[in-house]
Amino acid sequence: MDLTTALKEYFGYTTFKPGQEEVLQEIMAGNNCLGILPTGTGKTLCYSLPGLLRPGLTLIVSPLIALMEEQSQRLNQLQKNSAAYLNSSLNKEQQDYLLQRLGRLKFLLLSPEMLQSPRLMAQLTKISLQMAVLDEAHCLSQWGFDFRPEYLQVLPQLQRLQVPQILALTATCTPQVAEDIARYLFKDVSYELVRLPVDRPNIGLIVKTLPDEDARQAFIATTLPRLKAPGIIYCNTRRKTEELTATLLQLGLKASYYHGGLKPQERQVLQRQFRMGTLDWMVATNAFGMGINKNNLRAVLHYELPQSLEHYVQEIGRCGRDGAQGVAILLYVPQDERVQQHFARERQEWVEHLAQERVLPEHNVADFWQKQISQQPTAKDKILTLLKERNHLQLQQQQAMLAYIHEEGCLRQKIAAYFHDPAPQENSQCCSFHQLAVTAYFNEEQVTAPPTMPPTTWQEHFHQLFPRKTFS
DNA sequence: CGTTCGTCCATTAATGGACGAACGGTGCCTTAAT
Repeated sequence: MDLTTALKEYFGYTTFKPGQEEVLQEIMAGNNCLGILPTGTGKTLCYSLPGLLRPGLTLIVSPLIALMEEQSQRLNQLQKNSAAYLNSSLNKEQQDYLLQRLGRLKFLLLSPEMLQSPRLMAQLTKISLQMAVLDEAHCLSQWGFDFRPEYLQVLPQLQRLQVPQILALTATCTPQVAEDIARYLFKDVSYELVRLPVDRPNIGLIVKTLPDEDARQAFIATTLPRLKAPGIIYCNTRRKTEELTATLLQLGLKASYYHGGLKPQERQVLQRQFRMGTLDWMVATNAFGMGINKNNLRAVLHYELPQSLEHYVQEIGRCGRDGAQGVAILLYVPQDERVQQHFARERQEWVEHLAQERVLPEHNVADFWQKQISQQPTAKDKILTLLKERNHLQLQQQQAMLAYIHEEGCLRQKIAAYFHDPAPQENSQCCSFHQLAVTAYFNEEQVTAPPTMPPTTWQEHFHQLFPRKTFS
């Protein structure tokens, strides 16, 4: 079966979206590949088609266990009983059962951490593997060094398994990050790069610098009730998401907050409420967004300065996946950068501790590097240099984000330049530098009366919205 | 770096302010001992 026939057979489409065919051709030719395709391009297709057409198991390394179940369901819709996931949500019996029948699967989803499991590795060496896929590959660069170091062990494990082919997929990444991914995933082997520009013409870009927090609150109070929903509002701290949600509820909006402090069950409820349209606004830290399956987002707001342009573009990319108009609004108040500076300082501190061989209690990542050094003492200087370089890189990325806010010029052009993309075409809904105003994204019907608020506190309102006692 | 929270001490008793400490994001995985 050739690719076009298979496309019709499994997906019912007759043509590929831009980028898909290029990636597929590289994969079918047996090459390693790094595919950078904007959100909504259908990255799943890039590995599911070859996975089905060729013999052997495809390993899919995925960052979040919350996404695995849905992803495996989608694969199983293409071919019954072809896919499964292995993670800590399965009990020991389920895991054992799965490990025994790996040979009958076409797709196995797992986390980078799970790939370290000796039990799993022992089973995988017994069966035929055709390919490994690193989904959301930017996570390797973003998290690998100071948050989830097992990302850096993905390649060594795949080499031990003698996986013949590796495909990495992500939506946005700068040439620098692409090099980073390649350095840790395609070390000593060749790979092909398939790369589409990150520009999304249907997303208007607006930056608003405000003098202080009061002005920011005022902007939210006057703008948000009229802005087309649904949308996400990103904040830099958990506390802020909760406070801002209270404000939105007082404005009579259907909103909730989402951050890493919530229980998995609560997160699941909120994800569903947002997807179904019960909630219009999700006020979240950067914990929210990866893998959300919602095409009709009309707005992505950044209440505060994001930590990098990479993060920013990734987050606004969730807007307007259906192709209709959407808007990205970034609010900036001087000194917003201090939270990022705090995290940067914290990172520097643990690296310095590591250099002096002092123990940092209960610090996962420092433990990881300490173990690396004790196993291979000659590598100590190299590792320390590497980590210091990372910190430096992160500071540079923060600077680039500040430059985006402060420097004059077309925002769309600035993003394109940062990602080394060709200059985007002229666009009537371009950016705030080109006089694009927030009012262009207001609902048509005038909001006449101020929203009526039932005589309750916001907490009571919240519980009405979520009858289950998930937020006590 | 800035905000918040708790403690302490002052006054003419139940507040208030001064001061220092703590906190601030992202997620896999926990195979032990009662």
